[in-house]
Amino acid sequence: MTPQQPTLEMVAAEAGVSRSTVSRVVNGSPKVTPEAVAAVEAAIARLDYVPNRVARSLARSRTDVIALLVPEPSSTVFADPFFASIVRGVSTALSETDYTLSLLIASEQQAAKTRRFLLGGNVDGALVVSHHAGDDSYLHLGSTVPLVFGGRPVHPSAADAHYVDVDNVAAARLATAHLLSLGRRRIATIAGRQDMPAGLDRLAGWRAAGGDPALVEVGDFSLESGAAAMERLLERAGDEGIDGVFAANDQMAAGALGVLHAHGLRVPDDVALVGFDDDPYATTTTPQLTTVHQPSAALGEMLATTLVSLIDGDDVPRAQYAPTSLIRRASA
Amino acid sequence: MTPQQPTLEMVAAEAGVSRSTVSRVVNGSPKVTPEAVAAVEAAIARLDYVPNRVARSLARSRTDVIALLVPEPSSTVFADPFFASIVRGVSTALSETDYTLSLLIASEQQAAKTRRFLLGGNVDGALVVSHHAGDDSYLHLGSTVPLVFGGRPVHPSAADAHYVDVDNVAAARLATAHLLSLGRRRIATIAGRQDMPAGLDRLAGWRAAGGDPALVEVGDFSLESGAAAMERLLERAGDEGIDGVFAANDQMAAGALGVLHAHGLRVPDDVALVGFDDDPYATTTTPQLTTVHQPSAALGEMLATTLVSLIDGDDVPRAQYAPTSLIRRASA
DNA sequence: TTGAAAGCGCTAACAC
DNA sequence: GTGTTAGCGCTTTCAA
Repeated sequence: MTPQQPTLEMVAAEAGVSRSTVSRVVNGSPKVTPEAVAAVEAAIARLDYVPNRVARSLARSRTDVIALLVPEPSSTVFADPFFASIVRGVSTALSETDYTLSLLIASEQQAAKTRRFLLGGNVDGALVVSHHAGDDSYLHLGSTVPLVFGGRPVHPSAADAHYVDVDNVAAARLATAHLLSLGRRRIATIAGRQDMPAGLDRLAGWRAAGGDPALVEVGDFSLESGAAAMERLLERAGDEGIDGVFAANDQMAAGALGVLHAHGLRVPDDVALVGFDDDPYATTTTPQLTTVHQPSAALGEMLATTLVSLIDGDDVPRAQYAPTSLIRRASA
Repeated sequence: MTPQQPTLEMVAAEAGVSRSTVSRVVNGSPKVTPEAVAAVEAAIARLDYVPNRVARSLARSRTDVIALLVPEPSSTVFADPFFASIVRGVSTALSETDYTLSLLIASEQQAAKTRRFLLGGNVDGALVVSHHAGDDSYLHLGSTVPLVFGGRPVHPSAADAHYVDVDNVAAARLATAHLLSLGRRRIATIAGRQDMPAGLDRLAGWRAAGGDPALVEVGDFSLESGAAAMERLLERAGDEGIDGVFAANDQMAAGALGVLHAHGLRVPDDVALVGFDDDPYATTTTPQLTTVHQPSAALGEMLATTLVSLIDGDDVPRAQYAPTSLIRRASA
C-alpha cells in the first residue's frame, strides 16, 4: 500500500547535500544558498517528498495541531447551528496560522482515552466547548496543556481557567425586559440545560428581569425539547395564560412556535416570543424570531486566537466577553 | 507551563527496571513477571506518567488516529443533521477500537496543507465525506493512505476508490413513484447540489420515474435554498400548477413547505411533498414529512469499520450500499 | 523474563 | 552557509 514514503535523508542524498540543509530549505531558513535551495527543491519534487510531521513533532516537541474538544455527539451539538458557527470561526482564525484543527469527539465514558490523547503530546492545546457543569475532567489539565473554554466553566475548581463567553445573564435580562416593554406581564421561559452555564445564566437573567417564577420549563436546547416545554407551559399556565416567552435558544423557540400555532395562539399578538442565538432557525420561522444575537463566528475566532497566544506563552486575560444585542423581528 | 512530563525512562528508573520492561507493561505484554508489573504500575501511578503518543507513533509508524475529512464549514455540513448522524456512527464504531477520531476541517484553498497532514503520517487513514464532483484532491491519495469515501466519488479517476453509499437513484425513483401512485401528475423536484453525487443521483431517479422535465430547480441542501427553489417553481409552473414535489433532502422540503403554506397551498391536498434523509426536520414540520429514510448512523459505522479493515490490510469491497426505505407520514 | 542497543524521521546546537 | 552530532520518547529485535 505505502510505496515507501521518501525521507528527508533520501532527499539529501538525491540533492547531494546534508540533511540539515534539506531541513533548512523545508523550513524556509534564510541562510541557504540559492543553488542549494534549487537543488533541494528539485529533489523534493522529483521524489514527491512530504515531511513526516510526527517525527518533526517529536523533535520539536510541538505538533502545530490544536484540538477542539466536543462531548460525544449523541448530544445535539453537531446539529446546532451555533456550534457550526463556532467551528467556522475557529477554522477561519486558524487558517492564517500554521495550526491544524482537529475536532476531538470525547465521550465521557472514555475520559481516560481523551486525557491520554491530550497529555500524550498529540496537540499543542485544546479548546473545550459545550462543557458540562459537573465535568471537571479537563479543568485540571489546564496546568499541563493550554486550554481555553468556550463558555465559562461552572465547576468550582475552574477559578483560573481561561474562557471566552458572552454575558448570558445580561443578555437574557435584556430580552425579558423587551417583553416587559411590550406590556407583557405573564412571561414564561423555556430554559436550557441546567448543567451548562448558558442554560443557568439565561434563566438567571430572565428571573432577574421579572419573569414569572411559576412559569419555567427546562429543555435541552433542541427543537423537540422546546416544543415539549411549550406544551407543558401552556398546560401549566391554565386560565390566566401566558403572554410572553423567552426561550434560551432559537431552536427551542422554533419548537415552541409550532406548538403555539397548533394551539391557535397568535405570535406575537397573543404570545410574544424571544429567542437566543440569532441562528438560521430565527429567520426561517413564520413569524421570524426576535432574538438575542451573539457573534458566534467571532467567538470562535476569539477562542482560537486566545489559545494560540496561550501556547505562545503570552499573557492572556482569564475571561473575555463578546457583546450581544437584541435583534427585533416579528415575534416580539 | 509544562512541568516536565515524566518519560518512560523516568518510570524505569523509579521502578528499578529497564525501559523495555516499562514499555512491555504499558503495552500489556504477557511476558513480564507479576512483580515487575506491580513495580512499574506503582511507579507510573506515583509519577502520573502518560505515554507520549507522538514518540510511540514514530517508533511504530502508526498513529491510531483516523481523520474524518470535511470540507470547510462555510458550507452547510456542520448544521446538517444527516452529517451529525454520520459522525455519531463513526464515533460509535471507533469507540470500540483503539482509534481516536480526528475531524479535519479542510478548506479547498489549502488543499496542500491538508495533503501534507494526511501524508505526513499524522493519521492511519481517512474518511472523506461531502465530497465534490470536481475535487480530485484526495482521490489519488488513496494509494498512499487508506481512504474511504462517504458517498460515491463522481470524479472519473475514482474508479478504484472505496466508498459507502445508498442507492440514491433507486431511492429517488421510489419517492417519485409514490407521488405518482397518489395520482399526482405534475411532479416537480427541488434538486440538491449538482456537484455532489447525492444531488445528481436523486435528480436522475426523479427523472427516471417520470418527473416533469420542466419542473426542476436546484438548491444546495439548505433550508433557505429549498424555500427559494419552491418560489421559483411556483412562479414557473404558472396556471397548470404543481401537484407533487420531491425534494432532495428534508431541510429543503421544510423550506419548501413554508413557501407552500405562504401561498395558501395545502399539503398534501394541493401539493404532495416528499423529502429525503428522514432527519429531525421531517418530524418537526406540520404536516410531518413523508420521506426516504437512510440509515445515517449505520452508514457512519460502515465507513469506520471499512476504513479499519482497510488499514488492517483486509480485503474490502470497493462499494458498499446501505438500504433505504420510504417512510409515509402526512405530507404525501 | 529482562536488558542493551539500534533505530523511527526530523530538528537543533555547534563546529567548520 | 553547511555538515556533524546528538538527541526527541518510544518500540523492538537480539542476546543473555
